[in-house]
Amino acid sequence: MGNSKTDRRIIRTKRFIRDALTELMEEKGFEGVTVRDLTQKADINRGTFYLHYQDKYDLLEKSENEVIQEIKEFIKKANPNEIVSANLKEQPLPFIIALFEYIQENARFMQVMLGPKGNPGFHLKIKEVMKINMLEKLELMDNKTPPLVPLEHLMSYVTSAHLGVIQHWLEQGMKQSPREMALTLASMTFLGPAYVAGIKRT
Amino acid sequence: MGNSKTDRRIIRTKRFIRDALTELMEEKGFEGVTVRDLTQKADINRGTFYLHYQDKYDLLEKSENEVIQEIKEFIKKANPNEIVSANLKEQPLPFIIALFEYIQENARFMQVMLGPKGNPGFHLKIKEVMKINMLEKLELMDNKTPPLVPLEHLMSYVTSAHLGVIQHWLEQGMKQSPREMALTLASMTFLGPAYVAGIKRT
DNA sequence: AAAATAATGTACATAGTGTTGATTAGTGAT
DNA sequence: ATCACTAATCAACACTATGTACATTATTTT
Repeated sequence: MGNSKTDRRIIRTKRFIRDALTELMEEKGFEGVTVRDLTQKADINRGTFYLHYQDKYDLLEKSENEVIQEIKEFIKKANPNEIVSANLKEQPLPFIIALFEYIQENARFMQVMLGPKGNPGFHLKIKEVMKINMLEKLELMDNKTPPLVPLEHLMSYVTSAHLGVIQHWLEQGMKQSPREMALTLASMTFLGPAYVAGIKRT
Repeated sequence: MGNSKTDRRIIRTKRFIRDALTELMEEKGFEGVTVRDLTQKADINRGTFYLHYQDKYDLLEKSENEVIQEIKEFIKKANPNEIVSANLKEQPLPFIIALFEYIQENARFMQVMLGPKGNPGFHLKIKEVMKINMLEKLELMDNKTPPLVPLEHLMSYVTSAHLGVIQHWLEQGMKQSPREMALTLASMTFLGPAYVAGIKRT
């Protein structure tokens, strides 16, 4: 029996479709993409598409979730307790460097999904992953005092800030190295945006 | 001659269409909304829609730009030099309070446009407005040292952070007052997320 | 080589799009 | 209050995309 996960034809077809999705979204955005477009670009029969996905929304979601899953897993991997109690001063977190490296590898997909033609829901999914990760880390830290603002707002602030910088980095063609970016992020988060901007505390 | 800006029928029709857009986007997201839906909900003839908008994308863009324009104007108004040299310590900026108030008044539209069913391009537009405003302010400040990271990244960081918090606030039903929110934002930006989180600087 | 199944090709009913032309109804200016 | 103007309606059009179905062909697995 042709196992549905090993049959080469299936893997091939799915890869064609997903590649087509990325390309077409760059051109017209998700809304503008039709199943016809996808199958033409992927050079497969239109009916074949429906053998694997319910519709284009289904395709989008499955593609997104795959990335989310990968991010989750490699966050877990790169997150032993060492990092937590490590020096958070002005050293970039290795975990963040790894994140940038992963994004760099999947730049084309990430850029279009996070960009103006992408899906806002994808932002939320990623921020959710970041948030959970941060809360866990915060929990494990020992040298801390009570937060000065509601944690929920703080989480929104930091996750959005980080994702926003990532997005901007992608849009500008990833001119900085993952290490530089991680350092920049760490500076802003630990020293604070105003301080980093050069605004003197009075 | 019925001036196209004063004819009641036009104003009425446009209002119906835009209200329908907000409602329908809450239900199905922009992608799911058809011109048919809009005109049915607005209770007008389908042909009438095309008298005012080229297509649904045109409608979206015009609706967005109207909000952007309003934000721009009232930012300008609330931005005399007083604010700049005012104490930026732990006082909420009056300008930010006003922004939250405006958003509160247009909550339904803002929430759906910024939410997971909204348009990512709208985020960019708003962040662009914020960025220009911030750069102007920064320019006018006197007590400052050179920035420690590229200004572009700093701007992405802060604008994304602020917008992210606004989004979260909307999604949670605006439980805090505009003043509280402005204070929270000011704390995080001027003291820094890590400090505010209670992480002691070593 | 045989069995299983992925992919194709074709056709169908359904629904949305954007446009047109004739008609009705509401509006602003006088 | 009237009248010229034009917004809005209605019906019809060709066109494109959707999702489904079924018989057929091609490829893969065992």
